[in-house]
Order: sequence, then C-alpha cells, then structure tokens
Amino acid sequence: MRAFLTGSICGHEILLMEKTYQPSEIEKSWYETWEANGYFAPSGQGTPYSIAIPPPNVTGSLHMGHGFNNAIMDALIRYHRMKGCNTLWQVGTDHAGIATQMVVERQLQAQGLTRHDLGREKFVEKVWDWKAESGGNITRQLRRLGSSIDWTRERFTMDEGLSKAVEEVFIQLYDEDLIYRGNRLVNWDPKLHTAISDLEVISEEENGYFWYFRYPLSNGDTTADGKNYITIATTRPETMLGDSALAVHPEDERFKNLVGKTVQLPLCEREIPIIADDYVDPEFGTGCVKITPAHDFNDYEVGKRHDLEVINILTIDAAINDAAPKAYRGLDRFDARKQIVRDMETAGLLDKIEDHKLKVPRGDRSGVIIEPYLTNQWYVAVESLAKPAIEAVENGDIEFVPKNWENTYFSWMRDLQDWCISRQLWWGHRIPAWYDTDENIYVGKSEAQVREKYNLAADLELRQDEDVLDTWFSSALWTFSTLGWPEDTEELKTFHPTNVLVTAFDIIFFWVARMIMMTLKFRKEIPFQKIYIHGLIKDGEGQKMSKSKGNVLDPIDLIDGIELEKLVEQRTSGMMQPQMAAKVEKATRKQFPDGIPAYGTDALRYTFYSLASTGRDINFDMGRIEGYRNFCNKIWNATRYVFMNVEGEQVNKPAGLNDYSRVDIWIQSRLQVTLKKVEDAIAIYRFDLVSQAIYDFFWNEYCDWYLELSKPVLWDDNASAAQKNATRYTLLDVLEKSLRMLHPLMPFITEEIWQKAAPMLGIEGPTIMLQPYPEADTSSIDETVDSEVEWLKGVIVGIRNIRGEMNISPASNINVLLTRGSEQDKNNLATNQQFLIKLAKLESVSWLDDPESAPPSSMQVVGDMEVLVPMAGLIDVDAELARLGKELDKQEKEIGRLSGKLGNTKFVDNAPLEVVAKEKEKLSN
RNA sequence: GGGUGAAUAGCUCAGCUGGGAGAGCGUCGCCCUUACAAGGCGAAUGUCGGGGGUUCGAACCCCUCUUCACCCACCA
Repeated sequence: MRAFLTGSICGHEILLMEKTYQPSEIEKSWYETWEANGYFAPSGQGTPYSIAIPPPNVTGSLHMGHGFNNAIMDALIRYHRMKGCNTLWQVGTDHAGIATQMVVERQLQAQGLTRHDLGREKFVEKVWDWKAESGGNITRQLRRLGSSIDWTRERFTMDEGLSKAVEEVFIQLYDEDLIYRGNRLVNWDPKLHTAISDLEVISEEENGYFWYFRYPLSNGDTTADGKNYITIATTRPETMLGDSALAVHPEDERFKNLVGKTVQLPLCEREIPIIADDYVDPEFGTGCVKITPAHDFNDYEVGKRHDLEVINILTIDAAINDAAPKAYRGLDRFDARKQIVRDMETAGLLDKIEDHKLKVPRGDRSGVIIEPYLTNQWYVAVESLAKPAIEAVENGDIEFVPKNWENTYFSWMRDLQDWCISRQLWWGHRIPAWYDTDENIYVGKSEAQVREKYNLAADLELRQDEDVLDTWFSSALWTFSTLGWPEDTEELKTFHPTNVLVTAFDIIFFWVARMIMMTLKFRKEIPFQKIYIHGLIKDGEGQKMSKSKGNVLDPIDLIDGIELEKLVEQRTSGMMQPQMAAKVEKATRKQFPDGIPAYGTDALRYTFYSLASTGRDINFDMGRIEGYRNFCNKIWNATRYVFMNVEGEQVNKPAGLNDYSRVDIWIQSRLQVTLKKVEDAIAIYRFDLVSQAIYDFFWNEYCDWYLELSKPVLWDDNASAAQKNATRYTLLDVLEKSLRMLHPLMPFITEEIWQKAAPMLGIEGPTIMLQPYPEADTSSIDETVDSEVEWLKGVIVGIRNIRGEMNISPASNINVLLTRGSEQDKNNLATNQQFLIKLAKLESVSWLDDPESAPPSSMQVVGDMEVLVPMAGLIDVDAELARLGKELDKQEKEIGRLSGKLGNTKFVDNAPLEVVAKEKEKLSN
C-alpha cells in the first residue's frame, strides 16, 4: 500500500508507483492484515477442503524443502479458498524427540553438564524453555512465505490434546495385543543411549578391513587339509569376545567332519561348538563364520536356531563389559578392537588383514556406529495394521501423485518389520505403562487408573516405564489428533479425511505409511485422498544442500537478500569440519560476489512452482529466481501502464461487443485459454505448467502484444470515446482477472495491485484472497480472432525482421506494401491497418494488386502473402540476396519435406485424415 | 543383490494419449521508442546419451548398452 502515493501534478490526481517493484515494502504489511482479519480461517461455507501440514520440528528453522513444500500447499489452499471451498490448512509443530533433546544436551555440555546432572524433571523443563525460546522461529518463517495458515488452530505434538490421543492409541493397541514388550536385538545408539528404529539407521559403504583369525581346534582335531585350526574372517574383531559358535554350511565338504566338534576361542579360553547352518555362504570369506548372537542380527537368528548362548559383551556406551576377559573390560569398542588384533598377532593367530569395503550402520542423528544390542523394548505389531493400509492404496482410496511411488510404498509395506517405538530419552510422550516389583506390566492412563483397571492392591508398589515414544508415533496420528480426536468434534466430521498430503518422498516410510495405518485403525477412514510426493531441493548443480558442502541457501535470505560478508559468516560458522571453511568461503565469494539481492517472497515462490514438475528432484537455479523477480517487475510496470491510461477516466463495461477492437476480443480469448490450462494443470498438481501458462500469457501476450496494441486505440484522436472505453475496460479487466488467476502463486504483489485495480472496475471486497477464482469460459475462446491476430503479429514480426537484417533504424518510419495474398489477407489489412502502422512504425502500408509492379524491395513471406519494404537506393543487394537465399532454402526444404511426405502413399494411406489435411494445408501455404 | 528416476541448446528445465524440437538464464547485434534497461526488438545455438527394433512417421513405444542420482536388502 505504501508503494502507491497519491500526488497532484498539473492539477490531475495521478498514481505515483515506484518505477520498479520493491517486494519488501509490500509483503510485510499484507500478511499481518490477512492474519489479523482472520482471512485464513475456514469460511464455514462450501465444500470442505483441508490439508494438514507436515509438522516441522518445533525448534527448527526453515530450509528450502520447507519453502517448496509450503509454497505448494499454500497455492492449493488459496486456490480452493478462492474456488469457494470451506478451506482449512491445519498447522502445527513436532516435538522431534531426539533432535530437540540433542540440542538442549549440547547446550548443557557447553556448561560442562549432562542431562543426568539435572535429572529428568529439570531437564524436561529446560527443553520446554528452549521450545518457548526458539519455537516461534519456524512459524515466523512460515509466515514470511505467505502461507495462509489458520494459526488459531496451531497444535503441537506434545500439547495436552495430542498427548491424550497418543495415550489413547497406545492403550488400545496394547489391550488388543498390537503393542507388546519384547527382548531382542535392537539398533542401539551408543552415544544417545537409546534404541532407534531400522529407518533411523543409515548404512553407507566405508573402507574397512577383513581380519583373518585362527581358532585352534580342540582335542587334536584337524581340518580336511590337516590344519589344527579354522580360519574365520571378521570385520569387527572385538565381537569375538561374545562368540558362542563357529558356523559352516552343512554341505561344505571342507568342514563336514568338524561339525559337532569344538574350537578353543582365543583370548577368552572358552570352548565353542562348530555348527552347520544354511545361513553360511561357503563362497564368502573362508566359508566359516564366527557366531556372535548378542551383537549381530543374523547371528542372533542362528543362535536361536541352535540354542546358543547369548553373551552380551558391551555396555550401553559400547565399551567392553564384565562378561569379557579382564584384559579388555572398560575399553572402548575400537580400542578393544586394536588390542585384540595385537593380542591375536602376538599369539600367532592372526592370519592376514585385507582391505574390505563394508556397509557401516550409523545413527541418522548421532552419526556414530550403531550396535545391535539386546534390550527390552516396546513394539507395534504391524502386520494387521499394514494389511488395510496396503488395500487402501490398491483399491484407489488413496492415490499417490505421481503414481509410481505406490510401488515403493507397496514393497515396503509388504515386508514390514515390527516397529520399535520405545526410546530411552526424556523428551517425548512417556510410555503409559507401570511395573510392579515382579515386572508385571500394567498399561493405562495413570497410576491410579491402572490400579483400578487391573484391580491392584493399594499397597502394591508400581513404577512407571522410563522410556518415551518414538516421535513418529505421535506424528502418525497427525491428521485426526489435530482435529480434536479422541473427542468426536465438528472439525473431524468436516475436515477429515483431508484432501491431500504434500510431502517429499524421504518420509514415506517414517510418516506417510504409519499415518495410513494408524488412521485406518482408529478412524476407520483414510487420512488423505491424495499424496502429492515432490522431489528434494538440491543446489544448482544437483548437489544436496548441506552445511559441510557450504551450498545451503536459506529461503529467508533469498526473500530479504543478504550481504556477502554475512552470507560467508553464516556458511562458515559452526561447521563440523572447520578445515572446509576456507573452501566454502572461496566458493561463496565466487558465486555471490555481491551477496544475494532481495528477490521477495513472490519471486521465490514462483521459482518453486516453475521447478515443480513431478518425479524428480529440484535443482535450484539462481538464474530462475532472478527471472521471476523480473516477472514481478513486469507485472508491476504493466500495471503502471494500465493505471496511467485509465487514470481520471470513467471506465464502464461496454454494453455490447461492438465497441471492442479485434485485439480486445483476442486478449480475452487468450485469457480464457490460459485459465483452462491453469485449471487442468492444478488438477494434476503440475505447478510448473501452471506457472508457465500464466507467465506466457501475461508477459508474451498481454504485455508484449496487447499493451502495445492498446496504444493505437488510446492514442488515436479519431477513435471514438466508446472504443477507447472498451480498450481501457479490457486493459483493466484482463489485469484484474490475471491478478486473481495468479494470486495463489504470488499472493503479495497480486493483493497490492488488486486493491487499487478492483475499485476501478467497481469491484468491492476487502481482499483478493476471498475473491472468486476466475472460471475458464471456453465459449469465449475465439479462434477466428486468434488467427487474425496471428496474422497481424506475423506481418509485424516480418517487418521487424527486415529492419533488423537490413539495418534500418528503428526510429525511421517506413513504407510497406503487401501483395500476392488472399482476400482474407486483404481484409485483415483493412481491419488492422492502424495496429500495423503503429507497431511496425510505418509511414504507410498499402495493398499492391500487381506484384510485378513492385519496386526493388526487401521481402518477407507471411502465409502466401509477401510483405515488401521498398528499398530504393538503400538496398544492399548482396545482403538482401544472401538473406533471401537463406529464406528460400528454408522454404524449399520445408516444401521438399512436405511434398515428400504427401507423395508417400504409405503416409497418405495410413496417417489419420486430419494429420494429412494439416500437412496439405501447410504445403499450399 | 533388488528397485526407481534421470540423460533434450553453454546452464536449469518443459515437451500431454507417437505427426513440423521449446522456455528462462546466458551469448551476439540494434535500441535509454512517453509501463518496464529487472526493459524492447531481432539473431545464433541441439546426430533429443549410444546402438538396434516396431511404425508411413519415434525425443516419445519395445529391446540393449553406457553414465549419473536415489531407495531398499543380513553377506560374516
């Protein structure tokens, strides 16, 4: 609003708009206005349309992925709101158990404290403090993106209502035996001291070693080739302290005689059996495997089959515990590894060491190597939950967009392991289970309720489970818990199932699949009808954005701009590998020598849309955002032109069609074509096509042609008042509709301009947000006028061509002759003469009946008509001959191609009639 | 080992059910023409990854190879 100043010049009130678009001036106030006036809340009328936001980490900050994801959701929400839907964008944040706890622990660490120094209660308080302090960050940033979110309904996964939902679900699943407690190997994070789920383990190939150890045979036994030992290969020597067998393949002739015998486990002085199991691959390693049931998932299974002893040799820190020989107790696993290799070598039992690439499992948060570890944990039995979740996608109740993600979903769901949901953390939903001194389990809402439920004696001692639930447990309930479940609320009835989930593929398993399972289980309905899966945002070279690569772009920096020095500091501070800082700094200075300019939210959003084709990652190209910033400027300046030309005039809607020029009708027709394209593209979530259609229309048709073509009318003293009014009306009307068409993608600039443009058309309303979305009226698509204007454009471009190539000054007015054309061409000239003269900057244009009488000219062909620019004396014969020769070549090639094609009877016989007709028409031209 | 996606102009990407290769940025000319130099007008630029096949016709369908990215999987 600030950008419009009303001033008085020469006695006329005119609008003084800034000459270039200044986003920061405009964007800030509008969001506050929208939010303060409650425009984001559901209208309470119309078809319900709802989206639940993928809840960001409450203490997190906005990255490009959020920017993209929320831009898509906001476009959908704004579009449907304008379409008249009762629209809810349900917002909230996630407590992000591990991530948040880690941040606070790091803060404590800086003071030399651990969470245990504080104790559970104090520590959790500290986390809440941290949430209060930084929790507003992410939501503030979401506002900067223009997200039209109903903030009055904001939820948090650990607020009272959602915690109640979590409790309810846990208890019911437990009572139905779908949650159980199990003692088995889990993925143990020795740094965080918690179990994590399979999904939270990232296995990547790293360089390691194969150590070949000799295990001496007992009782003087020997191998087939006479050795008194068996060689095994291992990548983790320290685990030998927990070995309880050696295994060979049952059919392996080399070892058949040894099955049932024993070996002496070196360093431990224990005797362990040699067993036979199919699991062993005789081709791999030495064909003989050491079995460590307590520290390897496969070995654990083997151990169960053979009833082997499970010897846990690790502490929760992954140091060697007291079950191991004294020499190794207390050593860290990797120190123990070194020591063991040395000791084996000393004992003459180290055969050799080979380089070996292996998959190393690391915790996705801590980054340390995960140990398989035997503990008691809580599990969800997923089989019965997965079945209906698979069916819902199979039968089309839920659809993935793009569809091929369904395969990924199915393949995962059909091979689902039970979900380990307990975490040994303090930040999260505490598990509602109590134990008596005999470790009997009681599950309920509170200790009191448990006593009642299980009819326990008042003096029975109970203690609550110390663990909390996996964060994804509460996120899995997101679509319905945020709407008030387990209460049977109006919102649930109205807005659930939600219409679409918009998310990246990386959380299909973590979140999407689990939401489907839980929602079907507890609501007996799907959580959402569509799942729009989009790609990840990478940098311009297709590299993942990461702090260590120093290629991270912050959406807020793109909106507000940032100085080079600040950007360098931001990118190089707090790096995990400080030695990379110099490199990052150099690259940053090279890529952004002047820092990053303020592109504004609308330009950033438009860039996201333009890159939002489905099924691939998005390489964020700085060139694109600059282009769309320029687009904003184009819109701005087109508006300035329109306003200048309607300022001080009473603009009325013309009563009939008579007052409109041909191009007035044409631009309206083109607008309808565009609206149709937009509507179709949104229906299939192709925002790249939406953005392209609007961009093309507004810049290449409205600005490049229509605005220029309006000048001959508005600046013509002979044009009638009615004609001028019709053109002014069309300028405004198309602008205003374009703004509404564009608003879901570019909310700010459209609101800013619309506020001024709408009243000029007599349109009332507090905000463009709540205006109806323009409907495509295909009946006013006029193909006749289309081809006429195409003709006009063709002639103009032809003349400009001649100017360019013949070096005729753009300033000079020239004479043009048209000849050899059809009656239609002649008519087109008659109707469009004034446009032609103005846009091609002509002195005159006339029809030449006798082509042979043409003076020496430079020529362009439009259809079968010739456009001649007489060049008397001026013509550069050689240049013109060269140019025409080139033109002729092109034409002849085309004629050759077409007649060849049409001469081919196979083509004429086989191709569809309309295709043949089209080719014939082209040839005749 | 299994699976998915990608390979199109110098760069980032479109190209719908096969029927004359496109956009933005960049490049090269000419223009500060009273909306916009963040602009206007014009121009150049592609064996559509390689090879084979189907077809009258293939960037698009089939086969195969190459390269890249990602996902899943227990090879000690």
